[in-house]
Amino acid sequence: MTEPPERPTQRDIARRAGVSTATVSYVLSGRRGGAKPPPEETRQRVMRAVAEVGYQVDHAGRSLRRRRSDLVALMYPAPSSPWSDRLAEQMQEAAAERGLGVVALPMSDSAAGEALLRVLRERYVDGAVLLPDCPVDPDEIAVLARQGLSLVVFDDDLDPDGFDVVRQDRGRACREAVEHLVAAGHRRIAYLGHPGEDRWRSARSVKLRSYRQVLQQHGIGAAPDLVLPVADSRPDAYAAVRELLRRAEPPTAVVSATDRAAIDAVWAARDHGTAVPGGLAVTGIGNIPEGLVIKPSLTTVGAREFDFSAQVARLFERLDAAAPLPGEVMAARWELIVRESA
Amino acid sequence: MTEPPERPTQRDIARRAGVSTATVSYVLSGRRGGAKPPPEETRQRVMRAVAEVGYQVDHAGRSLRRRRSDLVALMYPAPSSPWSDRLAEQMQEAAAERGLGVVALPMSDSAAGEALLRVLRERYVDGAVLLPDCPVDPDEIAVLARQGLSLVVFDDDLDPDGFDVVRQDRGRACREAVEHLVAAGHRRIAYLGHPGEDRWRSARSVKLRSYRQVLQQHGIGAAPDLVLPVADSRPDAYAAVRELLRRAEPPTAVVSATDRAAIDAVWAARDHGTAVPGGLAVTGIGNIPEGLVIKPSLTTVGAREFDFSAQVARLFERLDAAAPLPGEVMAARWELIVRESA
DNA sequence: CTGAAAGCGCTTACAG
DNA sequence: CTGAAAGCGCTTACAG
Repeated sequence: MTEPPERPTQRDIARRAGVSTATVSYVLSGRRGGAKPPPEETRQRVMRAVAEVGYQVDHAGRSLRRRRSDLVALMYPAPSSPWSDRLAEQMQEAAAERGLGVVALPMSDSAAGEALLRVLRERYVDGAVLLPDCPVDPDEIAVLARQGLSLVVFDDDLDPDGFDVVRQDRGRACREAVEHLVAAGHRRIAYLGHPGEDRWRSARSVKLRSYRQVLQQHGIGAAPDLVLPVADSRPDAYAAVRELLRRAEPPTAVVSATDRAAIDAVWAARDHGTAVPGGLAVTGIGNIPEGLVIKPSLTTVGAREFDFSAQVARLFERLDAAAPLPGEVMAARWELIVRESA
Repeated sequence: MTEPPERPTQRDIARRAGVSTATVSYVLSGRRGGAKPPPEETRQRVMRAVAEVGYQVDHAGRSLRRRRSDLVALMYPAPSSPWSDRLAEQMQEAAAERGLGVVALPMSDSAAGEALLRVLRERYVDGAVLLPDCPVDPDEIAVLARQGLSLVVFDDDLDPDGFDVVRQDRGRACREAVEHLVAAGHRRIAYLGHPGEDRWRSARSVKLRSYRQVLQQHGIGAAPDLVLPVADSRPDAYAAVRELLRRAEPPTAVVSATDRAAIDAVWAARDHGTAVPGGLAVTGIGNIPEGLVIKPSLTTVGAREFDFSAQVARLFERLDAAAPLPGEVMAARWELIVRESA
């Protein structure tokens, strides 16, 4: 027989230590308004009881009373990337200094993604950073902020409104990349995109739109058979580029919505005997560290600094603020980073 | 002036709709014991009030009363991988069907990792899956399970004890990989490991120990300068292998603790003009999908099926169980997967 | 210095 | 069919 699981409460500790629950709470939290903390002898008795029964504070009780969860979230579009990993790490370091926890919310496009919004709506967390391309309704963001959730949102369209907005200017940077290819004389330019990208709301499909826009400006018809939804799968990207190169009229350049797929494009070209950039120019989007490793190194678009400390600091500033802070615009501009592959 | 953020409560809704908070709760939860739900007219009034003020249930209140958080966690060692992403996705799908949420807890090795344990200890979540190599004290796992947390733990050493254990038998599989290289005649075998791996508790350092053990069994002295802590960084792995190949006596084979670093070893060899596997045999550990894409395809060690549905199903079975379930052992064996690179 | 008591927002057995 | 009331575990202003 497994005995029914029992979590001891502060009442159990109080009984055991012969004190009130108030004293238990004071000892455990180390808080006591302005007053002096309980004397050492009492403290010892309480701590002994805590150790004996293995007491752990109950989050639900504490957070109901304190009106805060001491937890922050990082929401990002799945799959994870070196950038989301890096941000998670920096958030954890800053949070740990304050005794807070961090949870990651990888959003997939399915109904399951919608379920994750509950974590913000129902106040499992006190604040969150939203990386670009999370499928979240902008109106909802403002509502969440108005209800007191601390929010730092990466978005190029949204205006701050009780939450902070980090501008990356991704559209300009992506267009620069395509311009770079056109300026080099390329006319048959393929695009490796996210599956379903052309059905996404405007801000999320910025990469595909940038591609189309620049081609159109230069009077280059965007051949539909050069747009392939393979950027989220390395095997698919590799296979797609091999297929492109076997065509009668292969493209001379590729823009990929992800650096990962761009790297596979480089390998596909190499394995096909096509020189990069001579036979096929390749540009990625995202600037992941791996792009520096390959030969030729990857031309891409993204932030230069692998660092989110300003944004993380701002989140905690917002969390610490006594009164709600007005929304602020921060810059973390994407740039065209020309290396060897294009 | 930003007005102080206010979240409406069920009392506000009740007042507005002219009903009791009990009725509000019944309408919102759709529950009513065995009894009939409130009539349509009442329901409408409540729902209108909910919409008007943008009411969202408060997690702390609900979970304190219900004694459950309706949230489960996935804990895994940072950085994320295709496997952790896949598991997160499968957990989210299964959780969404039940109206539960999923949070990811990427554990880094720092103090920040320790802070994440609070999420389990203080009952932010009802259950969790722990992927291998999370730096969590085994004793603590049993304590958490005894307090009613539903736990499915990937571990080759731990015995089930109120939680389920998934056995991968990673040691055997890793030794097979090294044996495979020795059998092919290799004697100078380098190892790309995790930084700090030789200071980890036994179960976590299984890869390094497997490498050393097999070499020793065959009387091959493991040269310390062939063990490099670069497996978690693609740029570092690439640079390290280039350096290895420039040595007077370069290794003829490489075992990497991660497939990612193994793939970079392959590129480093190619870029150095060394044939793989002819000049340098390369074996990874982990079996990520990318290993199928490269040329030559990657010989590695890992689970064959990119699927966690059995483990996810077990977690939810445990969550749904009326009485605590005894611990069970599940198998998800790692295997040596011989492809082209070794 | 310590404890009794109120109350955070919710759910639910129970009385009416 | 509906509502008053208790109580989940905690914290904290307040009285003693």
